[in-house]
Amino acid sequence: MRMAELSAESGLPVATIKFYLREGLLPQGVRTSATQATYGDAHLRRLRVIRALIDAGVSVARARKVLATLDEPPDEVAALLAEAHAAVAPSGEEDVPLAEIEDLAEQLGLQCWTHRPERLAEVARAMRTLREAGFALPPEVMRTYWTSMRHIAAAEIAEIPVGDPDEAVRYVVLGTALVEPLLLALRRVAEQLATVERFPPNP
Amino acid sequence: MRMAELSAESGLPVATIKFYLREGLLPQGVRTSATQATYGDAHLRRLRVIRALIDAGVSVARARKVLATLDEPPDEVAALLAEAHAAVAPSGEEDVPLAEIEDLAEQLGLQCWTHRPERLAEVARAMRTLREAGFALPPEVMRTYWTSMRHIAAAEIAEIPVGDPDEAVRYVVLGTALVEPLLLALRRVAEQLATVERFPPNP
DNA sequence: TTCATTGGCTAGTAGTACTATCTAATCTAG
DNA sequence: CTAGATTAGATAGTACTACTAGCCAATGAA
Repeated sequence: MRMAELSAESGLPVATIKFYLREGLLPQGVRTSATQATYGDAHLRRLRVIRALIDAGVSVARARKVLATLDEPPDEVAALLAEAHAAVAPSGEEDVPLAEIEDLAEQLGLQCWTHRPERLAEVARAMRTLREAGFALPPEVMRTYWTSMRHIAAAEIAEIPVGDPDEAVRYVVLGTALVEPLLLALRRVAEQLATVERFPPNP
Repeated sequence: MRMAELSAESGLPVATIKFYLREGLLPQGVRTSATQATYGDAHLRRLRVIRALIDAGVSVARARKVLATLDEPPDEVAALLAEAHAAVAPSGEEDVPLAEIEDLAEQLGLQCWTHRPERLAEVARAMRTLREAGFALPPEVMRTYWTSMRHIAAAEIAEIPVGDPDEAVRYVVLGTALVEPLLLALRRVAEQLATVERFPPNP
């Protein structure tokens, strides 16, 4: 496939594809001469992944990290997940006091949180933001959040395909980045449903 | 409170506060003369909410809508929630074919989805993005997403305070916008936990 | 041979969230 | 009552992001 074709197939302007090439999101094609290269199906698939990431709100810089993880995955699943998380998660600038993290770990019933506190720190930051806005999160709701997320995580991790490592990497990395908008959208639908149940509309 | 004080108390530069004033995120202070105005605690609290929204990833334009909902809430809870959702949700440009939405509604077991299809369309878009990236979401996982989100929504809606309308508005509007990062962060912690359970690290 | 295509380069654009400066009016302290 | 500080309001500038557009020389296909 040549550039014009790749552009037509993917629906993206040539200039944009060149941009992704420059930014290292899309690997170079196979050079056939000084001013010519060909691209394969892998490039087309990659472009679709790039668009999916960017449409999902991932920045170009983070998308590059996600794709790097996809290309050179660590062999331990936990490390793979951690890399995917680090690539997608917002990296908070100010750090969270240890005491706050310890409190949180206790609240969630975690013992061995010490080996990777970044994700927990992110939870703490989100809760601080809530507090600073003057929003009191009912403890009951917080408990539901946590148990629901444990359910979700259990289901997700249980479905990691074990046969094909490539498939597993894809599942973990894309599942991390692309499922977030889906979950939030489902929450909104569920909230509207629960609302009309609790507060039936006037006739 | 004068501008300098408001700036000191909130920790925000004067220029930034003036920007929020211009953008209509922060209401004007009480004018005492042609070049002087005073601000109250309400302004300080509002600034905290603005920062929380913006830190949570809400754009200035969307924050303005959220705050407008906070200031002039509709009296029906369902309408309030819908406005809050519309303010924070990504508004997809391309629309989703009706057939796709109908399929989805059936899959989720919804009957009366017709009166407000926007949120459902958002779910459909998220799923399409997933599909286009070549990510096959296991049906079992999708089911878990949905049941978990219904649990979450039930807990959230059940805790809407009924006594004080102001508190209810605050709870719904801020809960919509500010809880999202918390949920995603909790999911990441839960995923790491589930992973070390299913794939114990090598010794 | 002739003309369209392309890689590689550089520069420009639109949008977002501030940030800085200026002016003239006012307020405050001495 | 005056000198210096403060401030509203306006305008312009900045840094960053995600493209977008143009050019040029080398190539490839007719």
